[in-house]
Amino acid sequence: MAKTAPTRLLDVANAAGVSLRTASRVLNDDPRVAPVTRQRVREAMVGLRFEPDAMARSLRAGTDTAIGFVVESISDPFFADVIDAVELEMSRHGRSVLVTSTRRDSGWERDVIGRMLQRRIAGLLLCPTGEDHSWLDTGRLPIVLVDRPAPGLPADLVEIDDHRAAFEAVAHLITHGHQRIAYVGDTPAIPTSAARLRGYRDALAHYRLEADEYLVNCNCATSQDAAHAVPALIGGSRPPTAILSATTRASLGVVPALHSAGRTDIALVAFGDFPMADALRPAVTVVDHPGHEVGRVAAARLLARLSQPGLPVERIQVPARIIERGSGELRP
Amino acid sequence: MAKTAPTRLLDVANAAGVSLRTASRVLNDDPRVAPVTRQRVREAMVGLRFEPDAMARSLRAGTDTAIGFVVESISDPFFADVIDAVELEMSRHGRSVLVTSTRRDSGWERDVIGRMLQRRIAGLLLCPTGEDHSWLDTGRLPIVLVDRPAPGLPADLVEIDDHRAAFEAVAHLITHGHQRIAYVGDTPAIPTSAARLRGYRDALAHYRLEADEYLVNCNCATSQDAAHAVPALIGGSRPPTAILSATTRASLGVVPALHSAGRTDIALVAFGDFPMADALRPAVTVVDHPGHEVGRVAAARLLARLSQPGLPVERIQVPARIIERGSGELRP
DNA sequence: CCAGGTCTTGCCATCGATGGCATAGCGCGG
DNA sequence: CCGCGCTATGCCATCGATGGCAAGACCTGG
Repeated sequence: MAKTAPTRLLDVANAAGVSLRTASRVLNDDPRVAPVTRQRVREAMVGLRFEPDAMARSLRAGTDTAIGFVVESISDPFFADVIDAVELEMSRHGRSVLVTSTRRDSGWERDVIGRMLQRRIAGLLLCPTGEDHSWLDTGRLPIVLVDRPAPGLPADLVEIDDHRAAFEAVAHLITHGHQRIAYVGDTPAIPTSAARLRGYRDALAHYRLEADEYLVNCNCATSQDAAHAVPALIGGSRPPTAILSATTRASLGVVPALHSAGRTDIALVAFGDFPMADALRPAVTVVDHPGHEVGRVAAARLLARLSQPGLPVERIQVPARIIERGSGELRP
Repeated sequence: MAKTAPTRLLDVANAAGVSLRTASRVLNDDPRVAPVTRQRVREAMVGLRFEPDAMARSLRAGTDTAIGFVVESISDPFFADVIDAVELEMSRHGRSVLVTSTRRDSGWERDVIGRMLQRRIAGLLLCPTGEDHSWLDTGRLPIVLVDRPAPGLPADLVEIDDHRAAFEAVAHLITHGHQRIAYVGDTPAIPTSAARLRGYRDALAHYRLEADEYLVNCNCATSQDAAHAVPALIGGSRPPTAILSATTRASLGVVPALHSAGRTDIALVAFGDFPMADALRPAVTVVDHPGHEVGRVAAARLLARLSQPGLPVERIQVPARIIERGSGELRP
């Protein structure tokens, strides 16, 4: 409960009988300090429980050591994973992370990013929400984009290789004998969704299968949409024998819909793992979103850029892998 | 790409033809500035795109405006929810949030908290990992504990009312006709688990039901443990007709175990909601962990303490509610 | 024994913004 | 017409740490 004022470097200097400057040199491991002096100062630091004031250092340095991370939603399981990995990687390098979410509101996004800029953060990890981000292109702040590109903002991008993941998911179904494979996903206006849809089409083309547009539903922004899409698909004249559910939200609609229609014989591969995927019958084969890996790579990239500001802008794709659990291995 | 140095308040003052001090007054809405002067300064600020340097202000003020939030794991769905709510509440009040996780390592916890203290954060939200936290009791830093108490650290605590939630879950099963109700959970060494176990026992006592210790398994730290516990419970001579699964991890073992044993006739109430709870047959009745509400209340409490440092230490319990989906409403 | 160099240490200014006090300018009553 | 009081503004010090430069101590070789 004792409200003692925090110890300053000046107090340490006085206690050790040296000047402020010398104490500062000890703190920064400057070699130009006599070993005995260094020892005395070190002891004073320990004795007084000195902790350097990060604000003062940052002010002097002109930049904070912390980095900012802006996502759409913190409670989204994928981003929670990404944040976890980013925080681990940054903590290992002694950097703190300011986390904030945009709530899909580009005005709000500008506000929170503005607040981070005022703090002179060292760098920014950004999963962009708004449309045009060219206002961020100051050349002053190192930025690494996460999971999606930002229009008007040339910066590193770390993303899942959605095209390849979708391609492989479809190939997986095809090698298990399926020829009529449906696609349920979100609008191609979202680059991520567009890449998945291309992967789906490219796989069909690659295996010379008919691409029936009737089997493609890419208007499912919500779980409800996806749930409604299923009866329409399987009730058709030439129904699919397998489904690729291209977003986690879609899966949350597709899975219950298949169960309540009693059509668990239809093969399913779903984008995005979820806790109970194992508990369902059949257990759901998923394309795992490697959130942890995306976060680790993005953090590493930002750290690299911080130490070498001249790095060329890169687009880094993290592979996703299929977790086979049963539903994706069903035969028609 | 233009690497222009950020505008300082001094630049604004020069552009407006006033002194630095006057510009500062305008920035802080000090009434002692003539309206015309204020107008001129404001225009200069907008014209030069001035953004105040938060570091410098914090240095002067002696404390950062940001707050810290230390959790065990960011990717835990419950904490992800809590963080989301905290960040929203703090953003609304113009404060940033430094998030970090302890990874259940009390040495690491000290490191990351130490880093936050060096930043002179305004306050701390803490879900403690280590044993003794009395070293944090400086009286200098406002602290609100989240979800669990910290030994040796008198501070506000915001938690779920686990006792009541467990009591109500058991009462829910009892009113649906069950008399033999099993408990599957983690060790009572964890205060949260202990409260749930007490709630379970108190409910049985309240309804004058036999408390059969054979039906209580509180050694399930992992999903595997819980999965193994189920066959032992339901294979006994007087098996339960209902199960209370007291942690999310336990549920991830209990649910598949019931399904693969073909005993979905056994009623189940599970602590902690999960995405597919709806998709299972029967859909799983859960006691929702109100992570969002916990976060909102904790953030509000910290904000209150920041504006009124003298507030007495309180223990705030957030109620959890039962989401009925089917499995908890089965009759014996 | 001294000049020249190295090693160690200290003083002062600085980062950007704000608090305390001083002061210039103005209006108004005596 | 003078002085008091109020408003509007400016100068300087300050927060805590670090960079540049200078100066003192000490050592070595000539």
